[in-house]
Amino acid sequence: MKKLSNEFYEQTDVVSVARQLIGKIVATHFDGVLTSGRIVETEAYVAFTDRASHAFAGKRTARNEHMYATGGTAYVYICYGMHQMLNVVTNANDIPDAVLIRAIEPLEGIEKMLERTGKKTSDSTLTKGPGNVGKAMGIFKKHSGLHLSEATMYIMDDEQFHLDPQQITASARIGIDSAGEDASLPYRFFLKGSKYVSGKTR
DNA sequence: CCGGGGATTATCT
DNA sequence: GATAATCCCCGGC
Repeated sequence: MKKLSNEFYEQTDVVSVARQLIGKIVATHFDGVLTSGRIVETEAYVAFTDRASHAFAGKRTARNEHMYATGGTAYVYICYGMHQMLNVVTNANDIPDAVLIRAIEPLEGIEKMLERTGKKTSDSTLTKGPGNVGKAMGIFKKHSGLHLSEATMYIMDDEQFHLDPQQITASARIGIDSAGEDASLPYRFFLKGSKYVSGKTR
């Protein structure tokens, strides 16, 4: 397995990157413990024009500063005062495109994920939904700004994992009702049949 | 199985 | 002071 290249992250179509990230492996290596999982659900947030994005109309604050960093940077923010949400920044410097990682299928370090989440058994809720992904992987706002080619947090291409494009479904994004018309854009992607996908699975 | 509401606090107005 | 790219539990079918 190989880490994704800067060229991958710097692609100019964030919606396409969101689709391509399905099936990739995200990993963290914090405090000497490796945890990883396969990405099964993503959402694209498009720079400048997307009312659902924190960077709509070029809004730039201390919170979303890392959205403006170069492709491959992690943008982590806190939602509802308690959930750590992991995003992959794409495109060039100063273009705030980002992909939210909404769900993964846990692979390595499941014991550590159970410890972090306080769950007793590994069921589909362990890494279903963006808040749970951050919690299980040990990701916090302090990790925002790290580049996903670092030793501690990265995304890899699993060449052994072949998926048919037909296995990926597109739908409207979740939890962004206040985004008006943009709420219905088909910018959410998920792996058909995965029990780890949050929300509607069709 | 499904819908409603509370939790909890960083962030922005 | 209001809001939020969510989650969990509970009660009612």
